[in-house]
Amino acid sequence: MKIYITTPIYYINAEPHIGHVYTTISADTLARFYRMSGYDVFFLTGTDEHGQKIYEAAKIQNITIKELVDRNSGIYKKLWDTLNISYTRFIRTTEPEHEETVKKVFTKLLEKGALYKGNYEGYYCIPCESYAIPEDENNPLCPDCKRPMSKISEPSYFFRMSKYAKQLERYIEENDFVKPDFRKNEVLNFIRDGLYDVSITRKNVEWGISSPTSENYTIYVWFDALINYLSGIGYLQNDNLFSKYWPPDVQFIGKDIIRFHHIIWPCLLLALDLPLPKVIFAHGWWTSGKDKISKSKGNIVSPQKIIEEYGLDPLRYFLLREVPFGLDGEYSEEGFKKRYNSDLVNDLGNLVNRTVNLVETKMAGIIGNEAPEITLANFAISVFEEYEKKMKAIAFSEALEEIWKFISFLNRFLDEKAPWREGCKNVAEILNSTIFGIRVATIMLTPFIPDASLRIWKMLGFDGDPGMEGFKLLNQKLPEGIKVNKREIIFPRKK
RNA sequence: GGCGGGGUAGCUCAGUGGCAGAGCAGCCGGCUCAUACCCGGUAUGCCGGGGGUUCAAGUCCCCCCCUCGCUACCA
Repeated sequence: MKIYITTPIYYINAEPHIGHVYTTISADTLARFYRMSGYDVFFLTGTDEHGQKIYEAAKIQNITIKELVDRNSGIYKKLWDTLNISYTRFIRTTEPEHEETVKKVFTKLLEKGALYKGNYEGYYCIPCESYAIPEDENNPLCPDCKRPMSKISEPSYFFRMSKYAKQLERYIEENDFVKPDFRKNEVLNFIRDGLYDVSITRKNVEWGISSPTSENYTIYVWFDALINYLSGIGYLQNDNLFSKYWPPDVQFIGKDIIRFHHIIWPCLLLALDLPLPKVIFAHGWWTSGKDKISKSKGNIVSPQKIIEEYGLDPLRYFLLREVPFGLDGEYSEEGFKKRYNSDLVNDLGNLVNRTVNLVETKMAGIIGNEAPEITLANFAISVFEEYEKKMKAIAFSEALEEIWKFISFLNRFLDEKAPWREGCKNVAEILNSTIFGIRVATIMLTPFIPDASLRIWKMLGFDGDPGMEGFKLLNQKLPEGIKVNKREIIFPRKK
C-alpha cells in the first residue's frame, strides 16, 4: 500500500511564516500516521524558485540569482529540519531534472493539441508582474495591490482548459476530490460559470524555464510550479518511481491557492491523460486580532519564537488541535498558553508524571506485563478505531480529541482505583494497566508530537521507537520486567 | 447583484419535531500519588428578529436583519 502526500512548493521570495509551517506540519503528521500504519509513503515538499520577483531581488541585493535561490531555499530546508519534517524529497524548481520535465510536459501538451499559440490581451500590473482582470474596466486597478494597470497585448501560449471543464465537473461531483466539503460547491460553481483558456507563457520574464519552442518565451511560474508534483516522483524520467506513487493521495494547500489546485492542475492532468489526485485539502488561515497574518499588517507570528519558548511539539500540537482542519484559526499567545497548560501539562504531562512516580514508589520502578484491566483495554481499542477513522478523514483536531478522551479516562482510572491508598490490594494491576494505557496514547500521539512521544516512551522504559515500529505495537503486550527511567518533566508549566 | 455557509452559555461550538447541551473559563465543596488530577455541587441562555405549520419548533415553511466565504491567472 502506497501513499503520496504533497505540500505546495513555497515561493522563496517570502520568508517562511506560520502558514507555511502549518501546511507542512499537517502533511508531515499525516505522512507519519500512514508510515506507522504500514504504508509506503512518499512525502514531497520543496521550493519554487522562478519568477521575475526573484530576479529583481537578486539584483537589489547585488548577489547572483544562484546565490539567492540557494540561500532562500536553504532557509526553508533548515526550518523543516527544525520542525522535524519527515519529507521523502525536497524538490527545487531550479533543479535540472525538474526543468527538463517541465519542458517535456510542455512539448507533450503541444503535441496533444492542448496548447495553442494566441495573443494575450488584457491588463497587466507592472509592479506585481502579473496579469489580472480589474474590477472596473474604466479605472483598471490591480486586484492585488490596487495600483493602476496597463492594457497590454502580447503573443502567448494558451492551455486549452475549457475543453476539460465537463470532465472535471463530473470528477468533482462524483469524488471526494475537493476538501473540505464546503469548498466543493464553490469550485463547482466556478466551473459551471465557464472556464477560460489560460495563458502559460510570458514574454518579459527573465528568470524562468524557457519554452521548448523557437520563440523565446518563459514558462509562467505557476505552470512550472505545478509540474513539481510530477517531476518530484520522476515523471517522464523514472518510470518505476512514478508508476509506483502516482496519483497523489493527499495534496495539502492553503485556501488561497484553491483555483490552481482544484481547477487548473486537474485539467492539466486530464490533458496529459493522467489519473487525478484523490484528495486536495485546502486548509484555512491563521489570523491574529481578526486579520490574516501577514508582514504588511505587522501581526507576524514567528514559529521560531514559539519554539524557543515552548518547544517544537507544543507548536505542532497547538496548530492541529486548536482549530478544525480546514477552517481559519485565531492565534493568540493566551490561547496558546491555555492549550499548552491545560492539555499538555495538566492532562498528559501530569498523567505521565504521577504514574511514573507511583511505579517508582509503589513498585520499585518495575512494570509487570499482565493483561491490562478489561474496561481500559476495551476503551483503548475503541479509541484507536475512532482515531484511525479521523486521521484517514484528515480531521486532526478530532483525532486529538479522541486521544484526549482516553487520557482523561486514564486520569479518572487512577483516581478511582487510588493505588496510593493504604491497603490497596491490586496496585500492580492498576499501575501496569495505566502504563499500558499511556503506551497506547503515546503511540497514537507520535505522528503529532514525535519528539515528546519518544521521550515519554523512553521514560517508561520501552525500547525502540513507536514512530519506526508503528501501530502494530498496539497489539503487543508489555515487555517483561521493564523498569521506568528517571522522571523528567516533558512539558513544564508556563507562568 | 448571483451562489453558498453561519448567527445556540463568558469563549469555541454540538444539537435526529419531544425536558436546551459539551469542552474550556467561573463559583462552592471534597479528594490529594502528581506539573492539581479527579469527584460532587452550582450559575449562565428571549437558541438573530418576525410570522406560519404542529398536540409539540434551535430543529420544518415564509419574510427580514446581521455576518463570513466564492464570483479566474494573488504559490
